[in-house]
Amino acid sequence: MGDSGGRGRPGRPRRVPDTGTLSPRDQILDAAAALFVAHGFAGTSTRMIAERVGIRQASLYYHYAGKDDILADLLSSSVRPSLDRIRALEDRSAAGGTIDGGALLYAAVLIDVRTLAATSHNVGTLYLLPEIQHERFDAFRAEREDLRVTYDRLGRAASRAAGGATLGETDGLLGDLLIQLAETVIQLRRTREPRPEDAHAIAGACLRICGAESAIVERARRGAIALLEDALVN
Amino acid sequence: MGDSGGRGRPGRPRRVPDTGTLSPRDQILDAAAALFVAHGFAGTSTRMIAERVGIRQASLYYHYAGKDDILADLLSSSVRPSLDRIRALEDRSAAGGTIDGGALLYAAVLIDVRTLAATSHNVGTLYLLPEIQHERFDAFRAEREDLRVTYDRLGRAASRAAGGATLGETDGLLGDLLIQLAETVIQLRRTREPRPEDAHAIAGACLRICGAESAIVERARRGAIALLEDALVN
DNA sequence: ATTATCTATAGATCTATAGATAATGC
DNA sequence: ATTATCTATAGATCTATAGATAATGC
Repeated sequence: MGDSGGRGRPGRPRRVPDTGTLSPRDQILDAAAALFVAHGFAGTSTRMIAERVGIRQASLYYHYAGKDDILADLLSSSVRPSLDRIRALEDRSAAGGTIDGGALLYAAVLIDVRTLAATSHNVGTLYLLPEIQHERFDAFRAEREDLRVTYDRLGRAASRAAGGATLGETDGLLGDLLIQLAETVIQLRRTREPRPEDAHAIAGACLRICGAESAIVERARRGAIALLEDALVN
Repeated sequence: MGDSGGRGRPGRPRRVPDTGTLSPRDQILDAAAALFVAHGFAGTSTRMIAERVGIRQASLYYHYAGKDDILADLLSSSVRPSLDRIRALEDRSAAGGTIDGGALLYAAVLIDVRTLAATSHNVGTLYLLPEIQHERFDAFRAEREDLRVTYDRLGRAASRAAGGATLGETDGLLGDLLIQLAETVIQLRRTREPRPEDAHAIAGACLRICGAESAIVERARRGAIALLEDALVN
């Protein structure tokens, strides 16, 4: 997916020639991401997006039927990658015999935090836009709910591994707390560049709210690193 | 502040008579809060606000110079109350001899979570609007930064009380994590009504990421309840 | 006279569509 | 001929101001 319309295809040339290497669609996505993050969805006009891309406002409609299709496209490529990688990790470790539940959660958080830390324009902030509450985007919200449920499951397993229920376990609250902690990195990016140790600090915090003490957190950390290296190889 | 223009004052009557008890300004704030939360700032028009209040769009400008003054007003009455109560608690317990650092943090989180849980229309979501990043609202962001610094200080104290540094303590990250955890209640309110035990679960999670183990969390819980009851009396 | 509303509207957007045009590819 | 852009614009907003008006208070 992505760069399918190559450079140099037919079509009337732009007034300001296209230098970059991205497909027009990807140029639009990138411009829109930066603007939606800075000004919100409703606060970003199609003209602003077009100007940033270097085309005329009306030309957007050749690529997208409307502004919300652009947002939908951005959202659909945001949660999915983390979720897939975490699920793959879960499956693999289930297949390869029992694994430390703490290590699995720790690894999942590392994946999620690093993904969020690496997105261009801090695209994770889009999760916070009020517009995504509306029906038009419930496909996205369903994916996010998937992630929450996954976190809840991993958190319970880690909690068991750490030895005992620690939260009142009022329904899915643990999932909410874990996803919320992982997303601290989104807020962090608003004030400074995240560092590698931030991901570990956050993952450690996640283990702790599952009731793990220092020694268990440290074991989970080592286990997670091994898991992730293993994932790279296979 | 608030209801200063009473009912029954002069002025041309509204087309649809004003039944409620709130001042016009408070009616506007309430309507705007609900709409900003649902549709965002840019996604809410002055006409929508006026319609909800039951006045004409232009009549808003008798009370507010512009749309962003309404948002500024809403924001200024949102962080301040929590922050003041937490600071007061801190001062009082500093004056009244040494107190369990964990209990203080636990109490602060309870205050913050309960305040957020009680706001009408889940006004805490306004913190998430992209517009507040802009200069116009840096008074608000400064208050929020105050809260973060306060959490960081309380968190470090709790961490010391719990016996030892647990996070890498990469600068102010602990403050970010704690404020983020407290604000889980904002997300929670999007799906269900918060329950009293949610505040305790969140406060407990905050203690845990400061390195507290179950016994210390439990002690902090009891201490916090005593502190808050004490605050009611004095 | 004072106040809080109203009506009316100017001027600036903004989204989306229609239709023209400047390239390449065959 | 096909494609990706362009120009032009309709129609629907939206914010904010000007000035009128319907109450109460003195």
